[in-house]
Amino acid sequence: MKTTTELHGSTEADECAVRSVDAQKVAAAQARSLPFDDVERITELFRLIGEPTRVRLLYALVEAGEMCVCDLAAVVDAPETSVSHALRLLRMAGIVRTRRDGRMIYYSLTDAHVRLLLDVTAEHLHHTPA
Amino acid sequence: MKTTTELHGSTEADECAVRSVDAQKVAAAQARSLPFDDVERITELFRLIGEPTRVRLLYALVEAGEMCVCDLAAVVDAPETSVSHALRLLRMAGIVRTRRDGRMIYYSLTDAHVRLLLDVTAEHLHHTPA
DNA sequence: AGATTGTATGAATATCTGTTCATACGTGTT
DNA sequence: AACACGTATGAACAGATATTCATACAATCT
Repeated sequence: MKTTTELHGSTEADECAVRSVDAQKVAAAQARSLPFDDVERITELFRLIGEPTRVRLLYALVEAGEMCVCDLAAVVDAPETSVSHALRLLRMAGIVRTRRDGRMIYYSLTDAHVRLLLDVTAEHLHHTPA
Repeated sequence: MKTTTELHGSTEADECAVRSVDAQKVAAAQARSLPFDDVERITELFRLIGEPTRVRLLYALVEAGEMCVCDLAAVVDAPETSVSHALRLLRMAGIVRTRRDGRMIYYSLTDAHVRLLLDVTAEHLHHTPA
């Protein structure tokens, strides 16, 4: 988090005022910039997907549908505790949901948007060399 | 930086052998699981987008086209040094590219996939309550 | 009831990451 | 040539984060 602390050397009037080369473009981009809350939610979503274990969990759910924690752990070859922690983050972000059946808890994708995101990304990979 | 996704297997002979509830589903998911390199590239991409300054930079480039560092810094209201560092990561990942004109360096999106990703995400936000 | 199974959760730790400061680079200007 | 300008880069620090261990919970079984 960025705590705005204006404690720099000089208190002069706008000495570090934003000098823009193309003021028009800057104004246009600022006008269309994302609302604060949207930035937070978007970064939260991408940040969660941007980790190996979690993205593999999501892919597993995309491919095989709902699964319990221990099976997911088997698929991604990670300790169940680690998988449980990862799933908790995804659940709290609304990306996956749970269904309880006896002592098993089945995880599944909340909606199809994550799948679309992953597909778009796969497309991206195909068109850009490493 | 963790460049290689370590698998969590022990060197010992499967002492914590994976017990699966639905072996069929596990096998199916494993068979369709992403290649190792794909996981790395996908997580790298999402991880880079999953940060406030960078996602705002990308949105600015989507909305206003190519811009120099100082203008981008003005748009996202961040120090130019910080923006330069952020752009360097995006550039090294192939998400943005640079064009030099005199002492100015103009950044722009490499392809349209990032824009598509962001659009899909915006759609996702509209359909899921906070 | 106690034991076992599947999963969740809290804390500790080591690693990672973004920001900042200082400095260096390349380009144009005087 | 020196200088100014826009930007890049390296190092250091503070905050965040994934993993691990230990423990706790909830549901089934004996």
